[in-house]
Amino acid sequence: MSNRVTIKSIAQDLGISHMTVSRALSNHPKVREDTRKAVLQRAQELGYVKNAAATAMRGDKTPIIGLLLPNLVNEFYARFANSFSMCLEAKRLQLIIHLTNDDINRERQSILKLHEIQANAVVMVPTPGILEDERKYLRDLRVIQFIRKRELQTPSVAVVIDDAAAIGQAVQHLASQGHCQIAYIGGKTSLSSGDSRLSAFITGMQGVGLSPDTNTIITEMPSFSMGYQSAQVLIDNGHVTAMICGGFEISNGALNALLERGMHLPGDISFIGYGDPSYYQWISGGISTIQIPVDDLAKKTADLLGQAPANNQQHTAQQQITAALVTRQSSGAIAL
Amino acid sequence: MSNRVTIKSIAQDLGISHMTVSRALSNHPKVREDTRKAVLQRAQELGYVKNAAATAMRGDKTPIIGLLLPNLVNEFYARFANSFSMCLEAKRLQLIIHLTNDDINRERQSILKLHEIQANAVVMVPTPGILEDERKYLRDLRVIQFIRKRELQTPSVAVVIDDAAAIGQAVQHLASQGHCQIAYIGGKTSLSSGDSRLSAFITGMQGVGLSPDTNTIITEMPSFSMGYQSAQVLIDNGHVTAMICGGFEISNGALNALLERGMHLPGDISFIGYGDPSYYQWISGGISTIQIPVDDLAKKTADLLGQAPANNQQHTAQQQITAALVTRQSSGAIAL
DNA sequence: GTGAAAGCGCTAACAG
DNA sequence: CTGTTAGCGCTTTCAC
Repeated sequence: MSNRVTIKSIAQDLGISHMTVSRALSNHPKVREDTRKAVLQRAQELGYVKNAAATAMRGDKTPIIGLLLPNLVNEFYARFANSFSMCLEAKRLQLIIHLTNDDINRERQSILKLHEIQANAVVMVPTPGILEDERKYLRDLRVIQFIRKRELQTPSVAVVIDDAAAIGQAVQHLASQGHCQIAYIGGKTSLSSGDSRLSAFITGMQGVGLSPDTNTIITEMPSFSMGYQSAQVLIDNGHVTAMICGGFEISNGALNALLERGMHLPGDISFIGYGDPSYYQWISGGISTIQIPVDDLAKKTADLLGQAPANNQQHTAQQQITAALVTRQSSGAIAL
Repeated sequence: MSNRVTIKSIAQDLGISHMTVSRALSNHPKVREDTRKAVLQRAQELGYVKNAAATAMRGDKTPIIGLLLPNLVNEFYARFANSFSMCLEAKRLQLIIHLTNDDINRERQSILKLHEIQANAVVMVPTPGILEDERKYLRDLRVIQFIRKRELQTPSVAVVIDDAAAIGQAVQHLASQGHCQIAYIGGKTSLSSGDSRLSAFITGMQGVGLSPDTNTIITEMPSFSMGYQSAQVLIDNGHVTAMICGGFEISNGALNALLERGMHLPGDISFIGYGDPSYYQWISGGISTIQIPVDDLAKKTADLLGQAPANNQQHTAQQQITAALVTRQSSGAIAL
């Protein structure tokens, strides 16, 4: 269309070969200084920008990193994207975000798209489910999983949260205040994260001499509305005095249900959430929660991008980020 | 590197010309049915994905839309990105997000990057400031501004918020409860948004017979910390009974300052924020605020992408989104 | 219906 | 130090 400035047009303009221009622009040593200067100046004047497509076509890596998230509405994901984007910028990489809504078909579509533009790598929260033809789509695409981890046929790295200790502490903390009816809402156990968090909860309960009650443990596809509904069910069934959430969306959903009913925390029920959105400190005098250091997570993830995927690494190598329990008002003792 | 599947490799595999493969894959009419079927199946089997770089190099538009936001930490921007991403997906476009942190140099860098990859268009919250060589960087790039509007030398469309009425109502609402010391914190007036919101505030004050007090009006580069500090200054100076914020970040910052001091809203001071993060309803019995329909904003913005940039349009055409005042507890009457 | 050639912008490899 | 050639994957144009 409009006459883009290319190395050829600059070359013609200067009456030299386009190769010389190319070399000058890419700091090749074998260019006479004045030639280089002339080229650089003319390029500057004309507003030359290198065509990434041409570079990509030669097989070079694209400066694009794909990020697949369930959504950006949850503050945890938004903060991750924010931090991650900053890390990438330092590495001169560009971030493409696709929202999966935890739907595997959308995940598939997104990966296909990223493939088309030859994304350098994809960082993803894997959606629940299995893709038959996944291997085909993931080929030639570096994959970093985070939060959750799915078995892939492609070698991949995972950055996961080590929250077992924090969840155990949450149970202990509640038990020490006299709670013995502690409910748990978490992701379905077919998710790696759902599985490990539930285990941590159960282990924690047993550790303080409480027997986990299957009636007050709910694990389903994690989402805001799942948390919302589960919390209502638990309350309606009565006799639950405390509640621990094992998921970002779940936590917000459950909290919403409680607040919407005008419940007082911890007056009516003790609550420990998951993730630490900025506003948890301002609600109900402070919401206790399991806090994930999102900036660390982003940084560690970004650092993995720098490394070449070692062939001798585990089929699925893991990085851990440690979560911590933050206690505020919402997890106090219940009124009798 | 690894053997990507291309039309040529498929062609060779099938013993036909790559042109036939190309035609078959792009639904060209002049291909024998069985040929097409064979090609389609083989492509399917091998996991062929079209190379976007090759397409782009031929001058076709890239399916990439750039989005330049100050950050993703503010829930408003995160929600916009979320909605916008969903709209784009429906149009089979991909979203690249760059965070500017309201720094014009980062904006410049981002646009350059988007240029390199031949982004189809860029949607941006323009940062404060002016770029001398902006024209050069924006050439060949469709621009949609939103929230704020900068005069560009390139024709561009803007989607802005019509919040004058809502701000006027906010003043009225406070005045009707007996407030006469109403402070205002907003963006600097060199920003189009800062300018228009301040005007609306002043007009509103005059409308209810109050004279705006320059000591209780603060306009600066908008940010969380600016809102945070400004609120503290206003409180320390005393005699302010109500506060209106004119910006997303400012609102959160100011609110944080108030809550951190343990102030009661509206007991100690009446407060009306800007934007409506999900949690405003849960804090202090509900934070009154000026609400912007973010989904509408995203949708309207995405719709603009479909339209070819009409040449006969205004140099900077405008779309308006109307804001509304939402009153909750925080804007009640002050205790005397 | 199908194929061969050319060219988008760039750089590696080989001439000078 | 500089220039020429070739080819990345694709589609448009022109043959057959």
